[in-house]
Amino acid sequence: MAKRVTLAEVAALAGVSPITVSRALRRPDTVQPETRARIDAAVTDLGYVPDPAARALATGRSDVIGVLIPSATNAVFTDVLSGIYDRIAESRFDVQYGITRYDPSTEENLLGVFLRQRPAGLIVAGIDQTASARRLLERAACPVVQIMETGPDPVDMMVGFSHHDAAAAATRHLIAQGYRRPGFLGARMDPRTQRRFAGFRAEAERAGIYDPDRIETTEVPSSVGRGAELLRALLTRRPDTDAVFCNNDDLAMGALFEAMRMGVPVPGRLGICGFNDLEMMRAAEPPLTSVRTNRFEMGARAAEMIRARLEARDPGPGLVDLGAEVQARRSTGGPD
Amino acid sequence: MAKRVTLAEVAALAGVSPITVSRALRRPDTVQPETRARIDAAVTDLGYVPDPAARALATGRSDVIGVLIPSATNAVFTDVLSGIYDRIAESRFDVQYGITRYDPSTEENLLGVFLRQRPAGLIVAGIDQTASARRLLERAACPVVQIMETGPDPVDMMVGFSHHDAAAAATRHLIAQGYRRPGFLGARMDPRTQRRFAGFRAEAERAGIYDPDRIETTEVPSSVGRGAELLRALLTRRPDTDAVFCNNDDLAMGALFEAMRMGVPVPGRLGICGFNDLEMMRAAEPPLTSVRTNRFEMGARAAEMIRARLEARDPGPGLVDLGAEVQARRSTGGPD
DNA sequence: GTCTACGATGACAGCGCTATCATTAGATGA
DNA sequence: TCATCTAATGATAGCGCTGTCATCGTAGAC
Repeated sequence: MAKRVTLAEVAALAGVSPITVSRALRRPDTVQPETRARIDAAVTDLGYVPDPAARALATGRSDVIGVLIPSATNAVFTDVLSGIYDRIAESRFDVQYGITRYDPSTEENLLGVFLRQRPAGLIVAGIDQTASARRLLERAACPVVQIMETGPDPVDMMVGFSHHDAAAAATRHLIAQGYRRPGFLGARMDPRTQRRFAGFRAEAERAGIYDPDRIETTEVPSSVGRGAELLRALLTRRPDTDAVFCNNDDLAMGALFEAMRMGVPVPGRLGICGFNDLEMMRAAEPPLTSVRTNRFEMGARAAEMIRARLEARDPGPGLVDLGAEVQARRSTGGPD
Repeated sequence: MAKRVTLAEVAALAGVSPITVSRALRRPDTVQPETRARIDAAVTDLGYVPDPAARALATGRSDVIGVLIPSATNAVFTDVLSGIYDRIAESRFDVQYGITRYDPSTEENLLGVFLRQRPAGLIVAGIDQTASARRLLERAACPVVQIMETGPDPVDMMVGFSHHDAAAAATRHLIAQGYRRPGFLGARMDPRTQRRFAGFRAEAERAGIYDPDRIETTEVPSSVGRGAELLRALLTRRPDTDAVFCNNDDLAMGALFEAMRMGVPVPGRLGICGFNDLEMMRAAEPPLTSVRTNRFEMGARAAEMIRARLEARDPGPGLVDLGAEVQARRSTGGPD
């Protein structure tokens, strides 16, 4: 292991005191240009890199930005992570993440783990924290961004969209396309899923076509295979169902394959609409209608809001609604 | 922000010296049971949690396990991450990850970032580090595991499989199923992809049916849409191609959809084989043949090897080949 | 009963950095 | 010319923990 170069060694080489080196590194404008030049030379010479632990101990603050998400495999969250990472990568900050497995108490524990590191910032998915987790967040001495949703009372900052409204828009689309007996396919009914269902239901009721017997859900995590099973179950029970709003794209893809297996023409006898608009939806045959959510952007904005605060720049509005748009494709009789 | 509780306060409450508290926490067997009981009570009472930065500074070692992967969105790597996370989550360690974007020099930089934190362990994807990155890894004062591949000279430990052999097995499967004019679809020809291609080529040549004109590749990242484009290009140029080995499952899925669009029966006129065996492959219609790689297990094993070393347990063999199996399905004339 | 060995506990110093206050030198104005 | 102010730099004292050695008391050997 290459031995560690300390501030003191750099200082000795540059002929100044350690504290001046420290200043030259953190607030270059506070040291004379010539001094700074000598210090910079010494730093490069020795290959000095500051020790984050020592800095954290001395300042009582780390450069870690903690991210709490429910799942590391769900494409939805990985896109968000990419967005966060994209804006953090070339900064002095590091990302550390925790997976809550959709479990509020796990989330609370992980929050404790992060907090004890005195993070520079915190990004948490959703608005469904436990009461005590919420209290921890409110007391946290760092910027906090809730992502994935919008809601009335952010802990601090928030960037997301309304799952209810997005699902309602998708349902309106189905109705506009002439479908009158739409069903709902859902897996792992977490709070976000519930809100999407509520949006579907509200819109269907408004049109007077809501039928609770066309709701097919399961507690297990969603997957393409699950989508196939759910559609088969629904069509077996209610063969006249003419469209399905799937809670996410995996389910929609599975529904499409199952429709093929069952010989049910899409969109002719069955319309299919997904949620999230993953890349594969456009490439499917027929191309699948979905609701585009701006996941990368969501992560990127969250990271930027935190950086803005930490770097004392204007963070802009504390509550950003990124919206979501229905991408109508052939699976619901839309254009290609 | 809740004020921090220090070791000293716990010690005062328990009526012992700080160092004894420290010991009670780290090596409980070295303090008298009654003392330990008093200390434990004080810890719970005050809600004490150790400061990782102070510990890192004092010991010259952090509890961070650094993970370097090329992409955070590719399902392959997220599965590996899940495996790692699964085995690290309830330990005292934390995971921090860096995304190399398939770029060796980015990897080298990130390695520097990790190293300066004196990580407890390092997990890096692949064996294609730059020379100086490799040197850094060799000098690292912590366990290092290379994952995703096997190779002759591990930096330290290694767990993966042979991409060459896995692709060769898939190719043998195609040949065994009677396909005689197989093509290759590949995107982002990174080193792992190259090795898979080499495996395909070697096996095709052995059978005397290798045709360089049936190789369709692109530099851009892979996606379902790209798979569709690649298949269309290949079939346009060489319509008699009777099978495609796709470098990953996204491409295979895109190929399937494109075959549908073009009215090419699968597996009748075209066999399709993917790589990785993501969940959706089994659920497709027809179900798609793929090569199962043990990604979760790979991450889990890597994490375990590191923990074993750090906890002074037997880490087992330093080089683990997890293999890869062809999952024959209907898309290549296999069983369902 | 004395000596040794060992287990349990403690004192001290220091990890590498930065917050805070002090010091110095030069600039400014009366 | 001298007091006053400001910019640049430095000295000091920790941040909260652990490594290292010292100390104490007691069990066991003789």
